[in-house]
Amino acid sequence: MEFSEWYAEVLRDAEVMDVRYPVKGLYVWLPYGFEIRQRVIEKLRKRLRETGHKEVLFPTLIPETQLEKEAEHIAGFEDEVFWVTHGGLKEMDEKLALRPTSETAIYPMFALWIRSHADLPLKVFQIVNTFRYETKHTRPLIRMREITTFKEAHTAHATREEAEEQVREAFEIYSSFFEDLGIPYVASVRPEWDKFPGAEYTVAFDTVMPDGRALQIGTIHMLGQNFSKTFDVTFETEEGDQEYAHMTCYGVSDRVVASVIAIHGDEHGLVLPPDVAPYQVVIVPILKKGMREEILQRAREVKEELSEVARVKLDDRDMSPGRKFHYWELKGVPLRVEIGAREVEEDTAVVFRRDEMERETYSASELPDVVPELLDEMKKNLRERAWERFEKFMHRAESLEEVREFVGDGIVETGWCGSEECGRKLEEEVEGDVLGTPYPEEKGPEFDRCPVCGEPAEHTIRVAKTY
RNA sequence: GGGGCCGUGGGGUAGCCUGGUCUAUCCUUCCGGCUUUGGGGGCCGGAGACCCCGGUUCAAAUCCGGGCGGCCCCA
Repeated sequence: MEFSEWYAEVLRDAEVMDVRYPVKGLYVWLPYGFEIRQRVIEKLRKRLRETGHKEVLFPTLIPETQLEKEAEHIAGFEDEVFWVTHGGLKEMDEKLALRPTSETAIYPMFALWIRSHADLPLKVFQIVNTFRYETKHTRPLIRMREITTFKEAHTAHATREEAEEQVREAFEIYSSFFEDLGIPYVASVRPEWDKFPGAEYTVAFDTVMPDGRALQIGTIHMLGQNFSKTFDVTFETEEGDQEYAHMTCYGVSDRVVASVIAIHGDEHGLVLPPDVAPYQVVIVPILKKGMREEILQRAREVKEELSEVARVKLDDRDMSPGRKFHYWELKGVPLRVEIGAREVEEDTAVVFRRDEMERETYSASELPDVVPELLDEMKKNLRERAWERFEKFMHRAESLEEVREFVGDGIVETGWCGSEECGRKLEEEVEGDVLGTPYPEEKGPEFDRCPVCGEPAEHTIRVAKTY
């Protein structure tokens, strides 16, 4: 089945999102999807807090003059800004933008907050919705006009070195976050022509969707002193001089959830990593005339016991077992415990693993030990499986022909002389996008030549069809 | 940016070309009841739709225009 068709069906049938909201590019989070989202958010929130980031919440609206202060920045976004122009029936004196991103909302406040070197470093984050007037193919969680879960961090530092160090910390935070969710990725320094508007450079994380197209799932921007100069973010040094702060910002969006769904899912539906699954275990009683109460009672006991070690749901709806099996498989619940007459009599339970679609019988008493082990194993298995598939999506190419051959099937690495001209020509020739050069560092010259101009390669460059 | 296709109950559809018994088909879903329960069970009963605005016409799901929404292809 086509990936996009599969994706749409899974979002609907597993009740992640309702796409029927009558505005292009806006969608509704359903309770089940919302819980997954919450758990993903918490994973990142925890990491950010542990590394000294304080959570804040800025307004959604940004005054026009403020948004347009940084010329390069606004040039990168002006085509896609939603404007609020009226208060009731009256046109407003100054238009207000629905934030496409929050730099211009936050940094003027940084300017007020930061007085001296003692106020630095300043590290904040917020989890908010942002708006972009996308003109083409919107897709739930992948390209939306309202990004609902933008987890953005902003930092200010006294020195360039500290800001560089912050970029590395952000890289570590996101790497471990994606690792934790079993999402494979590569990190690349985006080419000059595709960096964040107003940044000195951008590091981006990309994964690959099952259809072979790359998806950007996180970005880190070294802002240098660009924004601090625009918004007058200055501090007094120990020596008593006024200096501009060195800043960074980084963010991940709803696309993380899209990746979890797309990368782990299979032909039966969602396959959720245990950490983010609303239910980790579902108990399906298999009732039999004459033993109904006994079996149900047993199921309740097992639920009690397992609730100590996992999030458990007992499905006692009046439905055939087969139907329930399909229902919970579609929803990606990691483990299913089946309890019927045989299990009651033998004091056992059948445990079904969603990732491998396999059953095994355990004695009832060992369940509380087995379940956490299986959940853990499943988490590892999902990660390994995903990385294996990802490796198959990584290609190496020496010539333009070879790049072209692989470009729809994941990420292609080739040589690059380093010129923008060749980079752009490469994109044109192979009908792909340049993702950039490897980050944190290149392993050395991996390719002899730039396939465009034939000059010696200075870098490894990555190309892919992208979302 | 350019081009094409499409919009009928919650989901998927027939009907549209050739306007009229359309009181709108079938599957699924949902609700109630009985019976079932080891991989999407059966029977009975019930609920639920022509995207919006305008036009043509005696008459519009059907024809025309616009809007909104969705999908696909190319740059």
